[in-house]
Amino acid sequence: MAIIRKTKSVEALLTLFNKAENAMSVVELVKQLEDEMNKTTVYRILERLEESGHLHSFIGKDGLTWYAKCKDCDEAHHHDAHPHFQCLNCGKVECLSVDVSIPKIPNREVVVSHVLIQGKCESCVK
Amino acid sequence: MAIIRKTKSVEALLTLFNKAENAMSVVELVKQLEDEMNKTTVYRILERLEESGHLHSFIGKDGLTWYAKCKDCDEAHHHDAHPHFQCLNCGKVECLSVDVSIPKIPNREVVVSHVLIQGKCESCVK
DNA sequence: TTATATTTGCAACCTAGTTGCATTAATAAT
DNA sequence: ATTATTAATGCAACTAGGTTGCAAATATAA
Repeated sequence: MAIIRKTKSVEALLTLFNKAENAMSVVELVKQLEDEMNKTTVYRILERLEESGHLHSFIGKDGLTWYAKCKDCDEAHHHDAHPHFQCLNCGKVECLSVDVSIPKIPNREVVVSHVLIQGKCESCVK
Repeated sequence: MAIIRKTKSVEALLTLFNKAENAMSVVELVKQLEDEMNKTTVYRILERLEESGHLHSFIGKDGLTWYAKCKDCDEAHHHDAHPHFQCLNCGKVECLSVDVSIPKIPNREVVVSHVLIQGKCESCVK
């Protein structure tokens, strides 16, 4: 099920992601949008936006799901091999436009790889 | 809180991990040990075994917590920079003894990095 | 063997995420 | 425009992984 209809709720989500510099956790999104839409709706729209290539998701170290806007991706090709950086101090999560090279693994077929780096972000390292 | 006392439950967990070739999810462990011990106990022992350096944990793509035996780690040094491989076909999760080099990221301090690779494992790729 | 401190079991709880279904709203057809 | 069709939403109830407080049990030290 891809994104088909442009509803107020969809627009609201997209606006948020256009403004946002960093990735956002679903928990955060649900809280931030609780006056505008139902929690279930948030989950469902995020799902659709991911399938249509507008967003990509990943699981943080805390086990929560995070979403970020796809920068170098379109409907056809999804380059989500970039690592995600989670600040241990302020909690911020960002997409890094660095390439992590995953080594070829003998006798195995690699489909996707997820790299999550934790540490101190630019603001917190000072 | 590190591991202090060698109880039956602790032995049971350690035995499982010594036999196991692959990583095990907590869900799996709880189910497998439900006749021997309480779910809470499983969680608490795993916690202690991780703090004491016997096991390391990571979050799978499904959001579940997985544990595996530390091979090249001791109490003092924890080398968990190795990637984890999750088979999309059979679900098996294994530790790979390959080194993934995380690039230096400008103005950021890297503390830990988690690499999760998904694809087809040796048995399923055939 | 007794004292002390850690472990365990249990039940209740927390919360992220899901599901079914009736209602509403967006697009397509007339 | 109006109606028909189909997707999107809200709501409430639910699932499941993980946590917590506390009393009872068990391992180690004395």
